[in-house]
Amino acid sequence: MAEKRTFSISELSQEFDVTTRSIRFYEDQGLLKPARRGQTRIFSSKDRVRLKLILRGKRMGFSLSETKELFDLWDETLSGNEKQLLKMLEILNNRRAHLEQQKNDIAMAEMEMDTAEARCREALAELQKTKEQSLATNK
Amino acid sequence: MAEKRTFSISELSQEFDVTTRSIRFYEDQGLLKPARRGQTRIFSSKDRVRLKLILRGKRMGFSLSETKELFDLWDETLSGNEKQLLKMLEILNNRRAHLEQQKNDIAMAEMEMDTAEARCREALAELQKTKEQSLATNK
DNA sequence: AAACTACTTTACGTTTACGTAAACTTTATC
DNA sequence: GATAAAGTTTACGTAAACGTAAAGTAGTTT
Repeated sequence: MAEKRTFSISELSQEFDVTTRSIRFYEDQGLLKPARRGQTRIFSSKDRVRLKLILRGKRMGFSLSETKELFDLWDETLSGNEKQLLKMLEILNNRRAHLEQQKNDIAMAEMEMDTAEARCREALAELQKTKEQSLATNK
Repeated sequence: MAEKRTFSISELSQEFDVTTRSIRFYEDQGLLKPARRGQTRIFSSKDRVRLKLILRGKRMGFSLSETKELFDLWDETLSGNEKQLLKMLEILNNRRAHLEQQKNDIAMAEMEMDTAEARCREALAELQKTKEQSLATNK
């Protein structure tokens, strides 16, 4: 059931719009562990998923080492002793708190953008009015 | 109507939990423009708001220069000629797209965390069962 | 076989966002 | 008026996340 497709470095590079340099760097930092055929890297679907997670993490403000921590922890968790599992649940809760904060930030930002946009439109409307007036006057 | 309170650097530092070093750095980069009494910085409510925006921006993955761009643009917009206003509206739209992306990312992350948590709890339940069994057997 | 293409390693360079230390001034307190 | 507390400038240091150049390899096309 686990997809068996593999990917070259440039395929992934294009699909996700990151440089090959970055991908190699992620491997260097232990976030990806592609197989090898000789020298060349062979990426599995799992690697692909992880890359996707890395990039999303970045967009969400997580550092590479934070993401790595999560990966490592998840791998350990799979070999599940109780302590690991509990620690994982704790980390998950921390992340949820982080997400709540972000949602809050987004909501605030949206409100501010609404009022900013409203002010812009008001100002534009004002400009229109004065334009029409000066046209009427200069007739 | 505009609040007239002022703030010292350490007040802001404590309120928002940033170092004074960071605040001075933000000024250096042109994001804050506190008044001076002699040498010492005097921050207005406007500065305070901007600091808040800077920090929120950071949490949302904006760089300082991106935030500065927005500040500068907003200042120009206030002196409103039509071009500036339109450009501002455009930038606001870009930001909205960015926010949509982030909301998407958050939603995905939440789903994945849900399934991750579920798996943890299942694993824990399994461990409990085997514990009880071994207790019953060793009776 | 020559050339092209995709991939590799090694390694130094760069930008952002501060940390940290040193040496100085100003203001408040005893 | 000494001394501590808070503020200042100047300047070098640092970690993260790559960019970029150099030089080599492996397979493929012409």
